[in-house]
Amino acid sequence: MAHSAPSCPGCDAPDLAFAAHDHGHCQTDALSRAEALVAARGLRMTPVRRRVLEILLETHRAMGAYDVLGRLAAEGFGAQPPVAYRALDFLEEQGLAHRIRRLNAFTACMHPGEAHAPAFLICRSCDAVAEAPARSVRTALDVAAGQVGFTVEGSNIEALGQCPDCRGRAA
Amino acid sequence: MAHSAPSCPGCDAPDLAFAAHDHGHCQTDALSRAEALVAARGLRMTPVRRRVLEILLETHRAMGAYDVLGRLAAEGFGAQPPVAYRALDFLEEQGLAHRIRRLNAFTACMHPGEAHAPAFLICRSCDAVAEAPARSVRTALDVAAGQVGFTVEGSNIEALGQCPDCRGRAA
DNA sequence: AGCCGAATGTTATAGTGTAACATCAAGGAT
DNA sequence: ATCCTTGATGTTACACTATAACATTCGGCT
Repeated sequence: MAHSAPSCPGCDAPDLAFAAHDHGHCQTDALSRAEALVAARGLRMTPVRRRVLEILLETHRAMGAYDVLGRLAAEGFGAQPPVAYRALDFLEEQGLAHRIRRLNAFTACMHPGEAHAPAFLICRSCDAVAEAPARSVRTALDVAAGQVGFTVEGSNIEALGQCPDCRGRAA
Repeated sequence: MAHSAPSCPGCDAPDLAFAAHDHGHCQTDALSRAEALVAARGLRMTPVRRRVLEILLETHRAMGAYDVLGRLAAEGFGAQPPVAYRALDFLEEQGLAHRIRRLNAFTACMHPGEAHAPAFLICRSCDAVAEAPARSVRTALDVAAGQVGFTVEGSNIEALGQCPDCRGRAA
């Protein structure tokens, strides 16, 4: 299934927002940055990997591994779970995709290459997932952890709530 | 299987730490507070629910639903997944347990009743999970979300890293 | 006693994720 | 050019996590 409306929270603002925007730009920009980044690391952006990233870039929603797999299978790639998981794991390791644990799903990174520990804003009404700049959040987490002697190596910061569009429309 | 060592990061400090402490106090304190809280809300702390909370309180590790279920089954409670999931869901709704999404597991809340949006510190070496005070983290998240017009209703904040004990022992 | 709503228990199945091994393609060494 | 190593892809098979739907039981109430 192709995506109907991109349903795509921002790429425009300093760091996006839940707002209409040029989604084609999101895609081509993220994809080209991803290509460059992978090449610079001496790794390979293979067809499956590229296609998975493209699929994730189609929408600002998060996609389950099995949704991605369905798309791959329909296009002649392997049809077994490891095919999707391996590509997704690769993209995540390279910082080109993020895993949204609350949804058991994945989303394309909107800022590949930039060092960032993002927070994800998940709208409970429209399911859009926005990647918010969260340096301050990560810093606060590092501090809180440091106070009990804990060293943070990685973090998952996710918020469930309502995006501006949905709050406007509903109540 | 009973727990061998409690392996129990703090309850002592302002808000715990990865450190030796009187774990019996953790348990009895949290349990009695939980009982009071449930009663005050006109709900019922049934045998299964109480037992699940006790099991979670045995250790500062997070337990999978099926681990909990195994314990319940061995003690004569129901042996099917919903038995564990329902009790765990109840405890989570009441703020008596937390779900650690990164681990697909659950842990007892160390501060029942207190309004809190905790952050969880997961040690990759010893698997201990500490509930850190994270008001500042949550505040930063609210602010970051607010800047893009998003209203946060709930959050999952988890950090993977190394606890002081393990960092000391290993490297 | 009889009723009602909540909690427990069951069967069955859906959804998510990996281990292990076979095959295949790309690049370097001889 | 061929071998050979390495990494990527594909497969089967399975493990783990979670929920839907329905039957039964329990507690409190009239």
